[in-house]
Amino acid sequence: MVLNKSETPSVPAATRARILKLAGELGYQPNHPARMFRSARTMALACVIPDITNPFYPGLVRGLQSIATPAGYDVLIFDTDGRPEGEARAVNWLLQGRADGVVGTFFHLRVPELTVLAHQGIPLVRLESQHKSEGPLPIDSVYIDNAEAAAAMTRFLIARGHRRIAMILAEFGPSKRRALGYTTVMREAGLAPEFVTDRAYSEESGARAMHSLLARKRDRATAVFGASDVLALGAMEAARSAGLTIPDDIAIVGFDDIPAARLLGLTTVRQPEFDLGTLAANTLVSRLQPGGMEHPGKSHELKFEIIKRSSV
Amino acid sequence: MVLNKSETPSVPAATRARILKLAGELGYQPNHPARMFRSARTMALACVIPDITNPFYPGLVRGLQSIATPAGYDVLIFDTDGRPEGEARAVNWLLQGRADGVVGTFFHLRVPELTVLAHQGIPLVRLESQHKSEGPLPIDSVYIDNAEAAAAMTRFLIARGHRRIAMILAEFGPSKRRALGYTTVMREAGLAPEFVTDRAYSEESGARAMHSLLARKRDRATAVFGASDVLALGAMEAARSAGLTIPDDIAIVGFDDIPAARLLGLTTVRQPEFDLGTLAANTLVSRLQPGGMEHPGKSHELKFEIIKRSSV
DNA sequence: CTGAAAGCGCTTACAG
DNA sequence: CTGAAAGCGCTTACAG
Repeated sequence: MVLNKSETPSVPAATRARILKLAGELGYQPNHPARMFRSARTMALACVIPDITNPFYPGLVRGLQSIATPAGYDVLIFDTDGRPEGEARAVNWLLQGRADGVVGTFFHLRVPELTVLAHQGIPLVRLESQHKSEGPLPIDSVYIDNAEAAAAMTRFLIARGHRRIAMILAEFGPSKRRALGYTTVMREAGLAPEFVTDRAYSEESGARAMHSLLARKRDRATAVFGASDVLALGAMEAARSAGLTIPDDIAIVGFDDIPAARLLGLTTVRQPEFDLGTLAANTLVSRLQPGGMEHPGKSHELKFEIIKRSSV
Repeated sequence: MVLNKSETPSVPAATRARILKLAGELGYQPNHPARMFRSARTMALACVIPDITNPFYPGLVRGLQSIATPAGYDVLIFDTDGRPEGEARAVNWLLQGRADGVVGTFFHLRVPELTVLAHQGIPLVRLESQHKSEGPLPIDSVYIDNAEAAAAMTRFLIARGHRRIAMILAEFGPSKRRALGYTTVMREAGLAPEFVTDRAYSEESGARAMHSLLARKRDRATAVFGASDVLALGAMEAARSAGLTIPDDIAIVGFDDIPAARLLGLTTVRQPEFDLGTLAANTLVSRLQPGGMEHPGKSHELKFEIIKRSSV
């Protein structure tokens, strides 16, 4: 009791001091696994993401840590590679009691597959691309309005005089909502949306998509919207190696505002990844307080920002 | 026994099948914390690094995971911010039994402070910048020869005709060995080394150091060697915003080969961070096998590579 | 070949 | 105010 609590009303100060002194002399360290076991708390939060080498995620992890560490929680990283098997493995792993709560990006699993976590008493905060319906289960979400952000970016390109604007997408994840915002604005402006979809959120996918856009000699796009910065940077490289100058021959924009975007002058949508991390961690920490699992799931929105740089 | 082992000589196949069938029907999941507690194994490896948002580290983490996950180990991330207090907190945390083994970058703590881990039976693999003496304790290291790599890069700049070459350093960590290689080659060539040291491995530090280099109007350096890519990229930005063209007005090189280096055409030293991660994880996994703590500490060298791009 | 028992190091409810 | 006891869910050595 003395070792675990900063105040112990039933233990007199003298006894308390004697215990602390002895513990110090003996170099006593409480055994963490035993505490975890006995208290049925791992004191770990899991961060389930597609790939830590995608520069969007390290900032999110720092945001998580900044709240988790002072609250006594460790942070575990689980990479899914954005694949259904990886996501299923993550859920299984969580069901073994590896973490007390999860922050996760799930491209494939839907609420039905994720409710098992709630049933096991493991709160989940999803990183989402839109507002999610708020159910009775302890499944929360944090998001920026991806459709509205993509719409704002598309409006910006149109305002700059672009008419032939193409979009590069990946198969899964937030591409869908981002494409929706783009399509809506293009239609409203009487313009024809044009998509190239490749497999992943990787530079190779972005470069490959750009190549196929550049192959169309007639009515070639004057601006290209990458559904993520990594896609946009791949597209930039492909455009440059095809001898094009950015933004004179072709404008390129992205989504995320990863650190490299600033260095390369990429116009993009800023997602506040650190703040998404702190918000997600705070949500989990309060869920893990007594009674915290009872209130219904909430969907928290954060604001995006259009960052204008030299690529347009 | 049946659930934990793929072969159970003393249990007949029929009994084995009956057990597995029932476990499946009941949806039995072994309680991970209880196993950890009873077996005194956390089945977690800690990765103690300055900062996960430094793009060098996510690749290392993936290397770790690629070995740790199939071997049944989780990976915990602990950020020290490269500060002495952060490193001390990491050691304390490890002494509570949070992980079975550690891969770590320690800028400040030396062997005396780290032996406590070995005494508690926690093997450590250090990410180092040079060969380390091999003692009896289970403390291993992995490294590329930082001094030789910096020497090779300096020779390359001299071969390209540069004579006034300055180096940008950070206060702690691998800057020292990198500076040593640079200094040795400069002296051998009869050239005067010139250093600017700033606080951290950050773009701000790199930009600040570049500003102070550019302030010297007489005999200004024609080439700048950043002790890390992040420093070099900060220097590139500062040079560009001062109106200089790279490489015509000033050449810039770095160290690490982070993903952004390729995108920005930065000539740099490639460190095989994924391979450093797999090597470190394999070393830990074999240390954690029965008897693995007995053999003496080893220092493993991996090869660097000079990557020539447009910044020179 | 299979069942019953002990014990890992804590936390917490209880007895005195 | 403080000591002794129970029990968390496993693993492992032992009995039968």
